[in-house]
Amino acid sequence: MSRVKIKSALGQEPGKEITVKGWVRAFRSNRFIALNDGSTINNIQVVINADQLEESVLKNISIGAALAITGDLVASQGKGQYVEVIAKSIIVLGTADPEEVQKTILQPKRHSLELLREQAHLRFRTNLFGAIFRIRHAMTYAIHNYFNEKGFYNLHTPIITGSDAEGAGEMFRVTNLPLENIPLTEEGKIDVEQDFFGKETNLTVSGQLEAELGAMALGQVYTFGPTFRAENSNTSRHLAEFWMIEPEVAFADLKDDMELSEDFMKYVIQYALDNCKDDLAFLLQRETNEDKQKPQAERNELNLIERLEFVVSNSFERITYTEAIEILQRSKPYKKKKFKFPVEWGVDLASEHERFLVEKHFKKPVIIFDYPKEIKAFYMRNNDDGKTVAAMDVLFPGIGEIIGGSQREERLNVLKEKIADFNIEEEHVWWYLDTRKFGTAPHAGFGLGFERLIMFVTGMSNIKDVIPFPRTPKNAEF
RNA sequence: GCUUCUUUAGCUCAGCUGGUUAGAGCACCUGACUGUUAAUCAGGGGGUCCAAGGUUCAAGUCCUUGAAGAAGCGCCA
Repeated sequence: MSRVKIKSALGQEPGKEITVKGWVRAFRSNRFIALNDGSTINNIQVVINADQLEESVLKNISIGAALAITGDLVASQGKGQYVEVIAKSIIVLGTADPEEVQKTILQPKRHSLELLREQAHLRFRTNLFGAIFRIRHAMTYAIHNYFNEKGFYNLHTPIITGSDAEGAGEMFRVTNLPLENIPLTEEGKIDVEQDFFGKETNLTVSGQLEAELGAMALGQVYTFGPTFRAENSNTSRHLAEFWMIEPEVAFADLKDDMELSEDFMKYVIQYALDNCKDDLAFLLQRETNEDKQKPQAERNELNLIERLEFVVSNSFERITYTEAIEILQRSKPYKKKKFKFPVEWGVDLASEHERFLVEKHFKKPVIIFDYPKEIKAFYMRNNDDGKTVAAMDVLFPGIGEIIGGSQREERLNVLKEKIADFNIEEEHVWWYLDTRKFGTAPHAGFGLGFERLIMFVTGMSNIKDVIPFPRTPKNAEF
Protein backbone atom coordinates (compact mmCIF):
# COMPACT_ATOMS: atom_id res chain seq x y z
CA MET A 1 0.00 0.00 0.00
CA SER A 2 1.40 3.37 -0.99
CA ARG A 3 2.19 5.96 1.60
CA VAL A 4 -0.22 8.79 2.37
CA LYS A 5 1.29 12.00 3.67
CA ILE A 6 0.12 12.96 7.13
CA LYS A 7 -1.04 16.36 5.94
CA SER A 8 -3.38 14.61 3.51
CA ALA A 9 -4.43 11.89 5.97
CA LEU A 10 -5.48 14.48 8.56
CA GLY A 11 -7.81 16.05 6.03
CA GLN A 12 -9.54 12.80 5.04
CA GLU A 13 -12.84 11.47 6.28
CA PRO A 14 -12.54 8.36 8.50
CA GLY A 15 -13.31 4.92 7.14
CA LYS A 16 -10.48 3.59 5.03
CA GLU A 17 -7.20 1.80 5.45
CA ILE A 18 -4.05 3.88 4.95
CA THR A 19 -0.28 3.64 5.30
CA VAL A 20 1.66 6.50 6.89
CA LYS A 21 5.40 6.80 7.42
CA GLY A 22 7.19 9.18 9.71
CA TRP A 23 9.16 9.76 12.89
CA VAL A 24 7.91 9.22 16.44
CA ARG A 25 7.46 12.49 18.31
CA ALA A 26 5.84 11.01 21.43
CA PHE A 27 4.79 7.61 22.74
CA ARG A 28 2.36 7.66 25.65
CA SER A 29 0.72 4.98 27.79
CA ASN A 30 2.19 2.17 25.69
CA ARG A 31 -0.71 3.00 23.36
CA PHE A 32 -0.49 6.35 21.59
CA ILE A 33 2.15 7.30 19.04
CA ALA A 34 2.39 10.88 17.76
CA LEU A 35 3.85 10.53 14.25
CA ASN A 36 5.23 13.36 12.10
CA ASP A 37 6.46 13.15 8.50
CA GLY A 38 7.30 16.80 7.82
CA SER A 39 4.39 17.38 5.46
CA THR A 40 2.70 19.47 8.14
CA ILE A 41 3.43 20.71 11.62
CA ASN A 42 0.60 18.51 12.89
CA ASN A 43 1.18 14.96 14.07
CA ILE A 44 -1.15 12.04 13.40
CA GLN A 45 -2.06 9.91 16.39
CA VAL A 46 -1.56 6.18 15.95
CA VAL A 47 -3.27 3.88 18.44
CA ILE A 48 -1.66 0.50 19.03
CA ASN A 49 -2.57 -2.60 20.97
CA ALA A 50 0.62 -3.52 22.81
CA ASP A 51 -0.56 -7.10 23.51
CA GLN A 52 -0.74 -7.88 19.81
CA LEU A 53 2.74 -6.58 19.00
CA GLU A 54 5.94 -8.55 19.08
CA GLU A 55 8.15 -7.55 21.99
CA SER A 56 10.97 -6.53 19.61
CA VAL A 57 8.71 -4.11 17.73
CA LEU A 58 7.21 -2.58 20.87
CA LYS A 59 10.70 -2.14 22.33
CA ASN A 60 11.79 -0.14 19.28
CA ILE A 61 8.89 2.30 19.26
CA SER A 62 10.71 5.22 20.87
CA ILE A 63 11.08 8.92 20.25
CA GLY A 64 12.98 9.60 17.03
CA ALA A 65 12.41 6.18 15.45
CA ALA A 66 11.13 5.95 11.87
CA LEU A 67 7.99 3.85 11.43
CA ALA A 68 5.77 2.63 8.62
CA ILE A 69 2.25 2.07 9.88
CA THR A 70 -0.75 0.60 8.12
CA GLY A 71 -4.14 0.79 9.77
CA ASP A 72 -7.66 2.10 9.66
CA LEU A 73 -8.29 5.83 9.70
CA VAL A 74 -11.07 6.34 12.26
CA ALA A 75 -12.76 9.16 14.13
CA SER A 76 -10.80 9.74 17.34
CA GLN A 77 -12.30 8.90 20.72
CA GLY A 78 -9.86 11.34 22.34
CA LYS A 79 -10.10 15.11 22.43
CA GLY A 80 -6.99 16.44 20.74
CA GLN A 81 -7.62 15.25 17.19
CA TYR A 82 -10.38 14.61 14.67
CA VAL A 83 -9.03 11.39 13.16
CA GLU A 84 -6.45 8.79 14.20
CA VAL A 85 -5.03 5.52 12.87
CA ILE A 86 -5.77 2.20 14.54
CA ALA A 87 -2.58 0.30 13.70
CA LYS A 88 -2.79 -3.15 12.09
CA SER A 89 0.87 -3.42 11.12
CA ILE A 90 3.94 -1.55 12.34
CA ILE A 91 7.33 -1.77 10.65
CA VAL A 92 10.28 -0.14 12.39
CA LEU A 93 12.30 1.38 9.55
CA GLY A 94 14.95 2.91 11.78
CA THR A 95 15.46 2.70 15.51
CA ALA A 96 16.62 5.49 17.83
CA ASP A 97 18.32 4.39 21.05
CA PRO A 98 16.74 6.42 23.89
CA GLU A 99 20.06 6.70 25.73
CA GLU A 100 21.56 8.32 22.62
CA VAL A 101 18.45 10.37 21.88
CA GLN A 102 18.70 11.79 25.38
CA LYS A 103 21.97 13.47 24.41
CA THR A 104 20.37 15.26 21.48
CA ILE A 105 17.72 17.88 20.94
CA LEU A 106 15.34 15.05 20.02
CA GLN A 107 14.66 14.57 23.72
CA PRO A 108 11.13 15.82 24.26
CA LYS A 109 11.60 19.06 26.13
CA ARG A 110 12.17 22.73 25.45
CA HIS A 111 15.63 23.54 24.15
CA SER A 112 17.47 26.82 23.84
CA LEU A 113 17.95 28.20 20.32
CA GLU A 114 21.71 28.11 20.97
CA LEU A 115 21.65 24.35 21.56
CA LEU A 116 19.44 23.82 18.52
CA ARG A 117 22.03 25.70 16.43
CA GLU A 118 24.75 23.35 17.66
CA GLN A 119 22.64 20.43 16.44
CA ALA A 120 21.45 22.04 13.23
CA HIS A 121 21.43 18.62 11.55
CA LEU A 122 18.64 17.49 13.88
CA ARG A 123 16.72 20.70 14.46
CA PHE A 124 14.52 20.08 11.41
CA ARG A 125 12.81 17.45 13.58
CA THR A 126 11.45 20.11 15.91
CA ASN A 127 8.11 21.85 15.42
CA LEU A 128 9.81 25.24 15.38
CA PHE A 129 12.36 24.53 12.67
CA GLY A 130 9.92 22.42 10.67
CA ALA A 131 7.67 25.48 10.56
CA ILE A 132 10.52 27.88 9.70
CA PHE A 133 11.86 25.82 6.82
CA ARG A 134 8.44 25.08 5.36
CA ILE A 135 7.85 28.84 5.38
CA ARG A 136 11.28 29.47 3.87
CA HIS A 137 10.34 27.17 1.01
CA ALA A 138 6.96 28.88 0.55
CA MET A 139 8.68 32.26 0.36
CA THR A 140 11.14 31.00 -2.25
CA TYR A 141 8.20 29.81 -4.31
CA ALA A 142 6.31 33.08 -3.80
CA ILE A 143 9.29 35.12 -4.99
CA HIS A 144 9.72 33.18 -8.22
CA ASN A 145 5.96 33.31 -8.69
CA TYR A 146 5.83 37.08 -8.27
CA PHE A 147 8.56 37.82 -10.75
CA ASN A 148 7.28 35.27 -13.23
CA GLU A 149 3.80 36.83 -13.13
CA LYS A 150 5.36 40.27 -13.69
CA GLY A 151 7.35 39.12 -16.73
CA PHE A 152 10.79 39.04 -15.11
CA TYR A 153 13.39 36.48 -16.17
CA ASN A 154 15.45 34.66 -13.57
CA LEU A 155 19.11 35.27 -14.37
CA HIS A 156 21.86 33.06 -12.92
CA THR A 157 24.78 35.37 -12.24
CA PRO A 158 28.18 33.86 -11.42
CA ILE A 159 29.09 32.77 -7.91
CA ILE A 160 32.80 32.95 -8.69
CA THR A 161 33.47 36.44 -9.91
CA GLY A 162 36.43 38.26 -11.36
CA SER A 163 34.72 41.57 -10.65
CA ASP A 164 35.99 43.37 -7.58
CA ALA A 165 34.33 46.70 -8.19
CA GLU A 166 31.07 46.41 -6.33
CA GLY A 167 32.62 47.41 -3.05
CA ALA A 168 29.88 45.78 -1.01
CA GLY A 169 32.32 44.33 1.48
CA GLU A 170 35.25 42.01 2.14
CA MET A 171 35.37 39.06 -0.23
CA PHE A 172 36.33 35.39 0.03
CA ARG A 173 39.28 34.66 -2.26
CA VAL A 174 38.85 31.73 -4.65
CA THR A 175 42.10 30.02 -5.63
CA ASN A 176 43.62 26.62 -6.25
CA LEU A 177 47.20 27.84 -5.82
CA PRO A 178 49.12 25.66 -3.32
CA LEU A 179 48.74 27.53 -0.03
CA GLU A 180 51.93 26.07 1.41
CA ASN A 181 53.94 27.33 -1.57
CA ILE A 182 52.24 30.29 -3.22
CA PRO A 183 53.97 31.33 -6.45
CA LEU A 184 55.22 34.91 -6.30
CA THR A 185 56.16 37.43 -8.96
CA GLU A 186 59.53 39.14 -9.05
CA GLU A 187 58.00 41.98 -7.01
CA GLY A 188 57.00 39.48 -4.31
CA LYS A 189 53.27 39.62 -5.02
CA ILE A 190 51.03 36.60 -5.58
CA ASP A 191 51.43 35.50 -9.20
CA VAL A 192 47.75 35.35 -10.10
CA GLU A 193 48.55 34.41 -13.68
CA GLN A 194 49.40 30.92 -12.43
CA ASP A 195 46.04 30.63 -10.68
CA PHE A 196 43.13 28.63 -12.14
CA PHE A 197 41.47 31.61 -13.84
CA GLY A 198 44.70 33.49 -14.50
CA LYS A 199 43.43 36.39 -12.45
CA GLU A 200 42.20 37.21 -8.95
CA THR A 201 38.76 35.71 -8.31
CA ASN A 202 36.38 35.84 -5.37
CA LEU A 203 32.97 34.61 -4.25
CA THR A 204 30.33 37.08 -5.33
CA VAL A 205 29.14 39.82 -2.99
CA SER A 206 26.32 40.79 -5.35
CA GLY A 207 25.00 39.80 -8.75
CA GLN A 208 23.86 43.33 -9.46
CA LEU A 209 26.41 44.43 -12.04
CA GLU A 210 25.82 41.28 -14.07
CA ALA A 211 22.04 41.61 -13.56
CA GLU A 212 22.24 45.09 -15.10
CA LEU A 213 23.80 43.56 -18.21
CA GLY A 214 20.85 41.17 -18.46
CA ALA A 215 18.26 43.87 -17.82
CA MET A 216 19.69 45.99 -20.63
CA ALA A 217 18.53 43.35 -23.11
CA LEU A 218 15.87 41.20 -21.44
CA GLY A 219 14.14 44.22 -19.92
CA GLN A 220 13.33 42.82 -16.48
CA VAL A 221 15.49 40.24 -14.71
CA TYR A 222 16.07 39.03 -11.17
CA THR A 223 18.70 36.98 -9.44
CA PHE A 224 18.07 34.72 -6.46
CA GLY A 225 21.22 33.07 -5.24
CA PRO A 226 23.88 32.72 -2.59
CA THR A 227 26.00 35.74 -1.73
CA PHE A 228 29.15 35.91 0.36
CA ARG A 229 30.67 38.52 2.66
CA ALA A 230 33.93 37.93 4.51
CA GLU A 231 33.15 40.70 7.01
CA ASN A 232 33.81 39.86 10.64
CA SER A 233 30.24 40.73 11.52
CA ASN A 234 29.03 39.34 14.83
CA THR A 235 25.38 40.29 14.96
CA SER A 236 22.00 38.59 14.82
CA ARG A 237 21.36 40.08 11.36
CA HIS A 238 24.49 39.06 9.37
CA LEU A 239 25.73 35.89 7.71
CA ALA A 240 28.90 35.17 5.75
CA GLU A 241 26.77 33.22 3.27
CA PHE A 242 23.24 34.43 2.61
CA TRP A 243 20.68 34.44 -0.17
CA MET A 244 19.85 37.60 -2.01
CA ILE A 245 17.13 38.58 -4.46
CA GLU A 246 18.13 41.29 -6.91
CA PRO A 247 15.62 42.51 -9.49
CA GLU A 248 16.87 44.87 -12.19
CA VAL A 249 14.50 46.78 -14.47
CA ALA A 250 15.22 48.69 -17.66
CA PHE A 251 13.37 51.95 -18.34
CA ALA A 252 12.69 52.40 -14.63
CA ASP A 253 13.56 55.24 -12.28
CA LEU A 254 13.85 55.40 -8.49
CA LYS A 255 10.11 55.91 -8.04
CA ASP A 256 9.40 52.77 -10.06
CA ASP A 257 12.01 50.97 -7.95
CA MET A 258 10.33 51.98 -4.70
CA GLU A 259 6.94 50.93 -6.03
CA LEU A 260 8.31 47.57 -7.11
CA SER A 261 9.89 46.94 -3.73
CA GLU A 262 6.67 47.75 -1.86
CA ASP A 263 4.44 45.74 -4.20
CA PHE A 264 6.86 42.81 -4.04
CA MET A 265 7.08 42.75 -0.25
CA LYS A 266 3.30 42.91 0.11
CA TYR A 267 2.82 40.08 -2.37
CA VAL A 268 5.22 37.65 -0.72
CA ILE A 269 4.01 38.43 2.80
CA GLN A 270 0.40 37.97 1.72
CA TYR A 271 1.47 34.65 0.19
CA ALA A 272 2.74 33.50 3.57
CA LEU A 273 -0.50 34.58 5.27
CA ASP A 274 -2.53 32.64 2.70
CA ASN A 275 -0.40 29.51 2.44
CA CYS A 276 1.41 28.96 5.74
CA LYS A 277 -1.48 29.19 8.20
CA ASP A 278 -0.62 26.19 10.40
CA ASP A 279 3.04 27.08 10.68
CA LEU A 280 2.32 30.77 11.31
CA ALA A 281 -0.23 29.81 13.97
CA PHE A 282 2.46 27.78 15.72
CA LEU A 283 4.97 30.65 15.50
CA LEU A 284 2.34 33.08 16.77
CA GLN A 285 1.63 30.88 19.77
CA ARG A 286 5.34 30.50 20.46
CA GLU A 287 5.85 34.27 20.36
CA THR A 288 2.84 34.84 22.62
CA ASN A 289 4.25 32.40 25.19
CA GLU A 290 7.68 34.02 25.00
CA ASP A 291 6.15 37.46 25.44
CA LYS A 292 4.43 36.36 28.64
CA GLN A 293 7.87 35.76 30.16
CA LYS A 294 9.05 39.26 29.27
CA PRO A 295 8.48 42.56 31.04
CA GLN A 296 5.70 44.68 29.55
CA ALA A 297 8.09 47.09 27.84
CA GLU A 298 9.82 44.36 25.81
CA ARG A 299 6.66 42.74 24.50
CA ASN A 300 5.53 43.13 20.91
CA GLU A 301 2.89 45.79 20.42
CA LEU A 302 1.41 43.81 17.55
CA ASN A 303 1.59 40.04 17.38
CA LEU A 304 3.22 38.18 14.48
CA ILE A 305 0.10 37.85 12.33
CA GLU A 306 -0.93 41.44 13.07
CA ARG A 307 2.50 42.66 11.98
CA LEU A 308 2.30 40.77 8.70
CA GLU A 309 -1.24 42.00 8.05
CA PHE A 310 -0.20 45.53 8.95
CA VAL A 311 2.54 45.55 6.32
CA VAL A 312 0.21 44.18 3.66
CA SER A 313 -2.55 46.70 4.33
CA ASN A 314 -0.60 49.95 4.89
CA SER A 315 1.50 51.99 2.51
CA PHE A 316 5.20 52.30 3.27
CA GLU A 317 6.23 55.76 4.44
CA ARG A 318 8.54 57.46 1.92
CA ILE A 319 10.86 60.22 3.04
CA THR A 320 14.07 61.69 1.68
CA TYR A 321 17.28 61.35 3.60
CA THR A 322 17.16 65.11 4.18
CA GLU A 323 13.68 64.84 5.71
CA ALA A 324 14.85 61.93 7.86
CA ILE A 325 17.66 64.06 9.27
CA GLU A 326 15.20 66.88 10.01
CA ILE A 327 12.78 64.52 11.79
CA LEU A 328 15.63 63.10 13.86
CA GLN A 329 16.90 66.56 14.79
CA ARG A 330 13.42 67.53 16.01
CA SER A 331 13.03 64.26 17.97
CA LYS A 332 13.00 63.87 21.75
CA PRO A 333 15.98 61.49 21.94
CA TYR A 334 18.03 63.98 19.91
CA LYS A 335 17.11 66.92 22.11
CA LYS A 336 17.81 64.87 25.24
CA LYS A 337 21.12 63.79 23.71
CA LYS A 338 20.08 60.14 23.86
CA PHE A 339 21.59 59.24 20.47
CA LYS A 340 25.13 57.90 20.60
CA PHE A 341 25.94 58.88 17.03
CA PRO A 342 25.73 62.35 15.45
CA VAL A 343 22.70 63.40 13.40
CA GLU A 344 23.69 65.87 10.73
CA TRP A 345 23.35 66.06 6.97
CA GLY A 346 26.05 63.98 5.33
CA VAL A 347 26.51 61.24 7.92
CA ASP A 348 25.11 57.76 7.44
CA LEU A 349 22.16 56.84 9.63
CA ALA A 350 23.03 54.50 12.50
CA SER A 351 20.82 51.61 13.65
CA GLU A 352 19.51 53.71 16.53
CA HIS A 353 18.30 56.39 14.10
CA GLU A 354 16.67 53.91 11.74
CA ARG A 355 14.97 52.16 14.63
CA PHE A 356 13.64 55.45 15.96
CA LEU A 357 12.13 56.35 12.58
CA VAL A 358 10.60 52.93 11.94
CA GLU A 359 9.61 51.74 15.41
CA LYS A 360 8.86 54.98 17.27
CA HIS A 361 8.10 57.77 14.80
CA PHE A 362 6.26 56.19 11.86
CA LYS A 363 5.56 52.73 13.33
CA LYS A 364 5.50 51.19 9.84
CA PRO A 365 7.94 50.27 7.08
CA VAL A 366 9.84 53.32 5.87
CA ILE A 367 11.61 53.97 2.57
CA ILE A 368 14.40 56.53 2.82
CA PHE A 369 15.68 57.85 -0.50
CA ASP A 370 18.02 60.43 -2.05
CA TYR A 371 21.08 59.80 0.11
CA PRO A 372 24.27 61.91 0.05
CA LYS A 373 26.43 60.60 -2.77
CA GLU A 374 29.53 60.31 -0.58
CA ILE A 375 28.05 57.51 1.54
CA LYS A 376 26.69 55.41 -1.34
CA ALA A 377 28.11 53.21 -4.11
CA PHE A 378 29.64 54.38 -7.38
CA TYR A 379 26.90 53.01 -9.67
CA MET A 380 24.07 55.03 -8.13
CA ARG A 381 22.64 57.79 -10.30
CA ASN A 382 23.59 61.37 -9.45
CA ASN A 383 20.63 63.62 -8.74
CA ASP A 384 20.44 67.11 -10.25
CA ASP A 385 21.12 68.80 -6.90
CA GLY A 386 24.76 67.72 -7.18
CA LYS A 387 24.74 66.40 -3.61
CA THR A 388 22.58 63.26 -3.56
CA VAL A 389 22.10 60.03 -5.47
CA ALA A 390 18.91 58.18 -6.40
CA ALA A 391 19.31 55.50 -3.74
CA MET A 392 16.73 54.02 -1.42
CA ASP A 393 16.67 51.76 1.64
CA VAL A 394 13.57 49.94 2.87
CA LEU A 395 13.57 49.70 6.66
CA PHE A 396 11.40 47.18 8.52
CA PRO A 397 10.47 47.20 12.20
CA GLY A 398 12.63 44.79 14.20
CA ILE A 399 14.85 44.03 11.22
CA GLY A 400 16.29 47.35 10.07
CA GLU A 401 17.51 47.54 6.51
CA ILE A 402 15.86 44.77 4.53
CA ILE A 403 16.25 46.23 1.03
CA GLY A 404 18.85 48.50 -0.52
CA GLY A 405 18.36 49.77 -4.05
CA SER A 406 18.94 52.57 -6.50
CA GLN A 407 18.47 53.98 -9.95
CA ARG A 408 21.73 53.24 -11.75
CA GLU A 409 23.93 55.88 -13.37
CA GLU A 410 23.25 55.40 -17.07
CA ARG A 411 25.16 58.43 -18.43
CA LEU A 412 28.57 57.26 -19.64
CA ASN A 413 30.45 60.47 -18.91
CA VAL A 414 28.98 60.81 -15.40
CA LEU A 415 29.65 57.15 -14.66
CA LYS A 416 33.27 57.52 -15.77
CA GLU A 417 33.70 60.46 -13.43
CA LYS A 418 32.20 58.48 -10.55
CA ILE A 419 34.44 55.51 -11.25
CA ALA A 420 37.45 57.82 -11.11
CA ASP A 421 36.19 59.37 -7.85
CA PHE A 422 35.92 55.89 -6.29
CA ASN A 423 39.44 54.96 -7.52
CA ILE A 424 38.15 52.10 -9.66
CA GLU A 425 40.15 51.29 -12.78
CA GLU A 426 38.07 51.47 -15.96
CA GLU A 427 39.72 48.35 -17.40
CA HIS A 428 38.19 46.32 -14.56
CA VAL A 429 34.67 47.35 -15.53
CA TRP A 430 34.98 47.77 -19.29
CA TRP A 431 32.07 45.38 -19.81
CA TYR A 432 29.88 47.36 -17.42
CA LEU A 433 30.68 50.61 -19.22
CA ASP A 434 29.80 49.01 -22.57
CA THR A 435 26.10 48.96 -21.62
CA ARG A 436 26.30 52.77 -21.35
CA LYS A 437 27.90 52.99 -24.77
CA PHE A 438 25.40 50.91 -26.67
CA GLY A 439 21.83 52.01 -26.18
CA THR A 440 22.05 53.18 -22.60
CA ALA A 441 18.76 53.79 -20.81
CA PRO A 442 17.53 54.59 -17.32
CA HIS A 443 17.29 51.48 -15.15
CA ALA A 444 16.95 50.61 -11.49
CA GLY A 445 16.97 47.69 -9.10
CA PHE A 446 17.34 46.57 -5.53
CA GLY A 447 18.76 43.85 -3.33
CA LEU A 448 16.67 42.02 -0.74
CA GLY A 449 18.24 39.91 1.97
CA PHE A 450 16.20 36.70 1.85
CA GLU A 451 16.98 35.67 5.42
CA ARG A 452 15.93 39.07 6.74
CA LEU A 453 12.60 38.60 4.99
CA ILE A 454 12.23 35.18 6.61
CA MET A 455 13.07 36.71 9.99
CA PHE A 456 10.22 39.18 9.57
CA VAL A 457 7.73 36.56 8.40
CA THR A 458 8.58 34.03 11.13
CA GLY A 459 9.26 36.51 13.93
CA MET A 460 12.63 34.86 14.63
CA SER A 461 15.14 37.34 16.00
CA ASN A 462 18.44 35.63 15.07
CA ILE A 463 19.29 35.21 11.38
CA LYS A 464 21.09 31.93 12.17
CA ASP A 465 17.70 30.38 12.89
CA VAL A 466 16.17 31.01 9.46
CA ILE A 467 18.86 29.37 7.28
CA PRO A 468 19.45 25.61 7.56
CA PHE A 469 23.22 25.70 8.07
CA PRO A 470 24.44 29.20 8.96
CA ARG A 471 27.93 30.29 7.95
CA THR A 472 29.31 32.87 10.38
CA PRO A 473 32.75 33.85 11.67
CA LYS A 474 34.32 30.81 13.39
CA ASN A 475 31.49 28.50 12.36
CA ALA A 476 31.20 26.34 9.25
CA GLU A 477 29.99 23.13 10.90
CA PHE A 478 27.89 20.68 8.85
C1' G B 1 36.82 44.27 15.22
C1' C B 2 34.72 46.84 19.96
C1' U B 3 31.61 46.71 24.72
C1' U B 4 28.89 43.82 28.26
C1' C B 5 27.30 39.14 29.94
C1' U B 6 27.60 33.73 30.02
C1' U B 7 30.29 28.72 30.35
C1' U B 8 28.64 23.53 36.69
C1' A B 9 24.80 16.30 35.07
C1' G B 10 21.99 14.81 28.40
C1' C B 11 19.20 19.93 28.87
C1' U B 12 17.80 24.52 31.78
C1' C B 13 19.88 26.37 35.99
C1' A B 14 21.14 27.11 41.68
C1' G B 15 25.67 26.88 44.39
C1' C B 16 26.30 33.25 49.70
C1' U B 17 32.01 36.82 52.39
C1' G B 18 36.96 30.56 49.37
C1' G B 19 36.01 25.41 53.82
C1' U B 20 34.19 18.24 54.55
C1' U B 21 30.86 13.62 50.12
C1' A B 22 28.70 19.73 44.25
C1' G B 23 22.31 20.23 44.26
C1' A B 24 17.12 20.94 41.85
C1' G B 25 13.62 20.38 37.80
C1' C B 26 13.14 18.08 33.24
C1' A B 27 15.25 14.08 30.31
C1' C B 28 17.19 8.89 30.63
C1' C B 29 17.00 3.65 32.85
C1' U B 30 13.83 -0.15 35.71
C1' G B 31 8.82 -1.24 37.19
C1' A B 32 3.31 -0.03 37.01
C1' C B 33 -0.34 1.85 33.50
C1' U B 34 -5.70 0.02 27.31
C1' G B 35 -7.98 6.92 25.94
C1' U B 36 -3.04 9.54 26.47
C1' U B 37 -1.92 14.31 24.12
C1' A B 38 4.02 18.93 28.40
C1' A B 39 0.59 11.71 30.35
C1' U B 40 0.89 10.04 35.48
C1' C B 41 3.02 7.18 39.85
C1' A B 42 7.35 4.53 42.48
C1' G B 43 12.55 3.54 42.43
C1' G B 44 17.58 4.16 40.18
C1' G B 45 22.01 5.71 37.59
C1' G B 46 24.50 10.03 35.92
C1' G B 47 29.83 15.45 37.09
C1' U B 48 37.36 16.58 33.44
C1' C B 49 32.52 22.59 37.58
C1' C B 50 35.18 25.50 29.34
C1' A B 51 41.02 25.43 29.01
C1' A B 52 45.90 26.82 30.79
C1' G B 53 48.54 29.31 34.45
C1' G B 54 48.52 31.82 39.30
C1' U B 55 47.16 33.29 44.70
C1' U B 56 46.04 30.19 49.12
C1' C B 57 46.65 25.46 54.39
C1' A B 58 42.30 25.02 51.07
C1' A B 59 39.48 27.18 44.53
C1' G B 60 33.23 25.43 41.20
C1' U B 61 33.95 30.22 43.98
C1' C B 62 39.46 35.01 43.75
C1' C B 63 43.31 36.85 39.79
C1' U B 64 45.64 36.57 34.61
C1' U B 65 45.44 34.80 29.68
C1' G B 66 42.85 32.12 26.02
C1' A B 67 38.53 29.63 23.63
C1' A B 68 33.40 29.25 22.57
C1' G B 69 28.37 31.29 22.83
C1' A B 70 24.71 35.42 23.43
C1' A B 71 23.06 40.59 23.33
C1' G B 72 24.34 45.39 21.55
C1' C B 73 27.57 48.49 18.27
C1' G B 74 30.31 49.16 13.55
C1' C B 75 30.11 47.16 8.22
C1' C B 76 25.66 45.80 5.34
C1' A B 77 21.34 42.58 2.89
